[in-house]
Amino acid sequence: MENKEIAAILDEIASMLSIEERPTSMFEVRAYRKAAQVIDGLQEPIEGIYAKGGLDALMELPGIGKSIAGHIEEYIKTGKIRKYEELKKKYPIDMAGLTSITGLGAKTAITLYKKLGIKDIDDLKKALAEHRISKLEGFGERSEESIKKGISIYEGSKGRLLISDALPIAEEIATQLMDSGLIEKLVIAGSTRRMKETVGDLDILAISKKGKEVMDLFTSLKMVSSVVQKGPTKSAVLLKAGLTCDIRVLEPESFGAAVQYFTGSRDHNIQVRTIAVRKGYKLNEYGLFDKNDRNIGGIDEESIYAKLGLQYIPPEMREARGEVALAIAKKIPRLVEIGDINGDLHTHTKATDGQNSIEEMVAAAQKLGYKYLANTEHTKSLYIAKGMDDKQFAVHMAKIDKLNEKLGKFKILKGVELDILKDGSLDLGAPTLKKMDCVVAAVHSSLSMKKEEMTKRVVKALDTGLVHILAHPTGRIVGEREAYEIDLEKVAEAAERNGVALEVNAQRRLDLNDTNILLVSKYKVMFAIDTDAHNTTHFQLMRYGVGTARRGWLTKDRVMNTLPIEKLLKVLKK
DNA sequence: GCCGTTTTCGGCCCGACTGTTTTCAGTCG
Repeated sequence: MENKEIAAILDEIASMLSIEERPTSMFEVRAYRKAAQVIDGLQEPIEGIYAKGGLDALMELPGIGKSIAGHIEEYIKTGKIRKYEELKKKYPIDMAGLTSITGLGAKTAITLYKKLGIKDIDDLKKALAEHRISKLEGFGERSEESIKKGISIYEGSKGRLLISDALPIAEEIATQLMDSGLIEKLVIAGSTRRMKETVGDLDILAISKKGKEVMDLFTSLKMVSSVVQKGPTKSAVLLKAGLTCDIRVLEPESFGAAVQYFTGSRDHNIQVRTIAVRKGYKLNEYGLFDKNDRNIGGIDEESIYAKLGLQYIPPEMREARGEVALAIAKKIPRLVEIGDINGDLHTHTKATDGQNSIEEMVAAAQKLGYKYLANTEHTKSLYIAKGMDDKQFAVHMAKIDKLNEKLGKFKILKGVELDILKDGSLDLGAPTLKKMDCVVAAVHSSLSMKKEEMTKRVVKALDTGLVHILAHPTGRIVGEREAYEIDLEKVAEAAERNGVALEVNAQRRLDLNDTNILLVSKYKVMFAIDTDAHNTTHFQLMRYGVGTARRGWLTKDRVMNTLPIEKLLKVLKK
C-alpha cells in the first residue's frame, strides 16, 4: 500500500512539474516519473528498505537520488511531502484522476482549470454537458468528443482483465484479421505474450502490404466498441470487453524489433537497450542499428538477442528480475512447456462440485494427450461443495478401480482435495488417505488467521507425511480475494522435509503466482501445475498455469505432472 | 532530478496520431 501511495504522489509531482516552465523541468518530470515506476515495481515495502538502510538504501534504488530519497524519508516520517503540498496549493486539482483519462494530459488539465475552473472528473463532465470546452481557444467539437470517449474508456476499464479472459479475445481478433488474407504475419505482444496474470490492454503487431485495408477491418471488428485512433500504421480501439487494443502494421525488416519492443516489459527493454548502447548500437522498435545506421537485427527477436551477445530470453522471463544477467552468462534454463504436461493432478467431477462425470473428464483428458488424471474430490467439511467422508470415498474409490480396469494404459489416480482444518488436522482418516494415489491438501476455511497461526496450521498438515500436493498455497483469487497471511518460506521448508509438491493452480487463483514461485524455488521442492478443473473445458486453463510457472522460471524437471506415469507413481509413493 | 568503463557536468528516446491550426503542441507508449 505504502509503495503505491508514494509512487502515486511522485507521479503527481511529475505531472504538476510538467506544467511549470522552468527550463530543466522536463527532465525533472522524467526523473520523478521514473522514480514512481521504480517504487511501484518494488517487491518489498519501501518503508522496510528505509528502516534497514536509511537514506543510503533508498539512494541505492535505480532512479532515486538524494532529493527523491529525501522526499520518501519525509513521507515515511511525517506522512507528508512539502514539495507536493506546495505544488498542490498552486494547482489544486485532481491531477491523477484527470490525467488518467486517455488523451488528457497535465497541460490540458491545467488549461481547463485556469479557463473553466475544472478541478476533477465531475467538473469535467458538467463542462462537457454544457459544451463549455469546445468554446475555448485551441479546443473544438472534436476535443469534447475525444474527452467524452476518454471518460467512457476510463469508467469502462478500471480493472485489468485476467490473462485467461484477455488472451482468448486477442486470439479471436488475431484469427479474424488473419482470415482476411491481408496479413502475412501476426504476433500478440505486450503483457499478454509475457503471460502476466492481468492485462491492461492488447498489443497486436502485423506485417502487411495493405495497411489501410487492415486498419479498416480492425476498426470494424464486431468486438470493437469505439475507435480511439486510426492511422495507416497504428490504430487503437476500445473493445466491448472494456480494454483497449492497439495494432501496428510493420515492414518485415522491423518486425522482430517491434515484437521485442512491444513485448516488454519496459524495465527489461531498458536493460537490453543499455547493452545495445554499450556495444555502440541503437535499439528501437524499428531495428537494431550499428554505427552506420544499418539495421543489423530487426527481422526477428532471436537475431536481436544474438547480436547483443545474449541468449534468447523467453517472453515470460522478461521482467527485469535477473534474466538479462542469466542470458549474458548463457544460463537461461529451458522452461517447462505445455507439451511437457502429461496429466492433471487436481480435478473434480459431479461426485462433488464438478459438472462432468468422471468418464467425461477422462475422455477430455485423453483427447489432450494426457496419460493420467487425478480425481480429487472435496472432503466433508466443505459441505457446500458436497464434500465426502471416509465411507463415501471408499465407495468412490472402488468405482475408480473398476474404471481403471477398462481404461488400459490411461490411469485415473485415486485422490482427494483434502481440507486442512482450522487446527491443522486433516478432514479424512489416515487409513483412507493411505489408500490414495494423490492427496491434495488445501485450506478452504478460517482464512483470516494470524500469519503465525496459519503457517503452523499448514506446516502441521504437511508434517503428517500424508500429503502429496499443497493446493493453492496462499488462497488468493485474482481480482477477488487477497492471499491469506502465511510464511511461505516456512511452508516450503516443510514441503521439502516431507516431499510435498507445491501447486501452481491455473484457475483464476494463479496460486502460487510468479513471484511466490521464485521465492520458494530455492527450496528443494517439486511443483504441480493443475487446472483444478470442475468441468472438461477447464482443462484449457493449463496454459495459464504453465505460463505462470514459466514466469517463475520453472523447468520441466521441477514439475511433477510432466513425469511419465510410472515415475510419477514412484515419486508419490515416497 | 538522476547518472557516470567516454563524463561529477551535461546529457537525458522519440515517433505516431490527433485536433486545431496553416506548421504545431499535446499525448501516448
